[in-house]
Amino acid sequence: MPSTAPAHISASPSVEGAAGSKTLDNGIRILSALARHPHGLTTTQLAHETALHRTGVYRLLGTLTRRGLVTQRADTRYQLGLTMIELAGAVRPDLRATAQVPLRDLAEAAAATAFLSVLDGDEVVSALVVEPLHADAHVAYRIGTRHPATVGSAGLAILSARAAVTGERAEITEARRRGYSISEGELQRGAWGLAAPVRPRTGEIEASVGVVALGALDEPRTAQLVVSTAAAIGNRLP
Amino acid sequence: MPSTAPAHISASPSVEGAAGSKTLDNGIRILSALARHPHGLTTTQLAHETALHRTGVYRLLGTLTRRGLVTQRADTRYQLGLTMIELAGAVRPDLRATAQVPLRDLAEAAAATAFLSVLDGDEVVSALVVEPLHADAHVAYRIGTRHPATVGSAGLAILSARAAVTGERAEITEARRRGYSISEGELQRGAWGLAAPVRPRTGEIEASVGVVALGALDEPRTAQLVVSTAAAIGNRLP
DNA sequence: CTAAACTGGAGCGATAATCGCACCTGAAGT
DNA sequence: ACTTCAGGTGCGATTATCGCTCCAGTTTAG
Repeated sequence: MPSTAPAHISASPSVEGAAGSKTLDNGIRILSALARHPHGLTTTQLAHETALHRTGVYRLLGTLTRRGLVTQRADTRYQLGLTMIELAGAVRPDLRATAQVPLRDLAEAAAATAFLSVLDGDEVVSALVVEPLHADAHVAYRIGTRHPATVGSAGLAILSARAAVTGERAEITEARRRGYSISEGELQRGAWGLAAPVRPRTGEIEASVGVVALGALDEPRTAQLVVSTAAAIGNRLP
Repeated sequence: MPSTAPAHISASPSVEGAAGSKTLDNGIRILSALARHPHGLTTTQLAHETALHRTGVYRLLGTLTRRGLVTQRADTRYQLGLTMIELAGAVRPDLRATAQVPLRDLAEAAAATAFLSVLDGDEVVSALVVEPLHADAHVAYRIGTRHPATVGSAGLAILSARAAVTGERAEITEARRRGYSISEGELQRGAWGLAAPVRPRTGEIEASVGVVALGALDEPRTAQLVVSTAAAIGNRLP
């Protein structure tokens, strides 16, 4: 393992680590910037946001637009295009298809917003969110939300099941015993969450299902619903 | 308007039109290839699929992986990553958030799969799909599905409302009178669909809502449900 | 049990693509 | 009328990319 210094480090004092392909990385930075501003951005605004030059942004936007990843509105703003949804539809279709129906049943039974979250590095991303019918007050938990795995019931449920955490919070060992995790106000003020790990028959644990509500729910009852939903999903996975 | 010939046309006999940035385009081609193969692909397979060289694919994958758009499984296969869902979550969040609840109500009332589709060029993409609870047989209509606007009720509803079609099918003018479109077996054998255009208070019509079922539903009743759902969504849009 | 095939990965030079600048046009806003 | 800000193009210098080669582990095949 000759830990040779990378030969391709350019003279640019990049803030982040060096990425393999600069042009592709610039394109992705544009996409990220647009994701942070759903209302849309102009080329000049994007240039500021990404620290690229306006003309470079313009040309990259051309490619992105031709591929449908970006669309130009009637005015002079660009925003993410529908092809993004198309591509995202191919992310773990098996897991999402399997969880769809059980998740909606869970949302109804618990009368709360139900979610499926997946571990991605040291963060979790909500891959599926289902709100119950006739929800009085709904928790704003958008699909695609990303946050640290150590914050919120969704991430804690996965971490505790993996038991691969070095500095274990009391909550984590406790959760491993119970089979579910609870969080209160960690992600959102006043939000109460309860989640359980999804255990596929083969392979590692990487997902969890749970519910969020604006106040604490009946813990034993909710836990039973969430845990059985997680088991139902896990048993249908490879 | 000096229609000068583009100076940057490379000597490559590209099948499709020239794209602005070659490297970025190659990266997007990798994403598209991965979307077509949700099970994942190896670098060599990707090289074949995208007509790029293996080492180039390898380096682009490095960038994509670092950004989370691609993840590498335990084995040697790559697949689309969760950041894709994160980005897709920022695509027209207003429209999707507005339609979420009415759409689920529609699915329940009609006892059929309900969808929200958006026009993208001359194609439509399903942006939201909701299946009813206790569905006996569900229509496999995945989110992110893309198909020609002239095929299926979703696209026809938008086209007829726009009335910008040159070669108008009888179905289209008919639909404009009725306020909704019907299709039978156009997208899927045995699938019956009914959709109505979503008219925002300002701006162009670009979306439609509807239902799909495996057999024909009660047309008057379903049409009333779909049309009123479309109106409810449109009225809540800017 | 060996050989072939394939994967991740690094080095390197030629080439081609990108970058940054200057410049132009048109639409708004003042 | 003047300024501002948008999209858009041309061009040359630079540099990032490409394609090749080579290497070391792992599977897979024979």
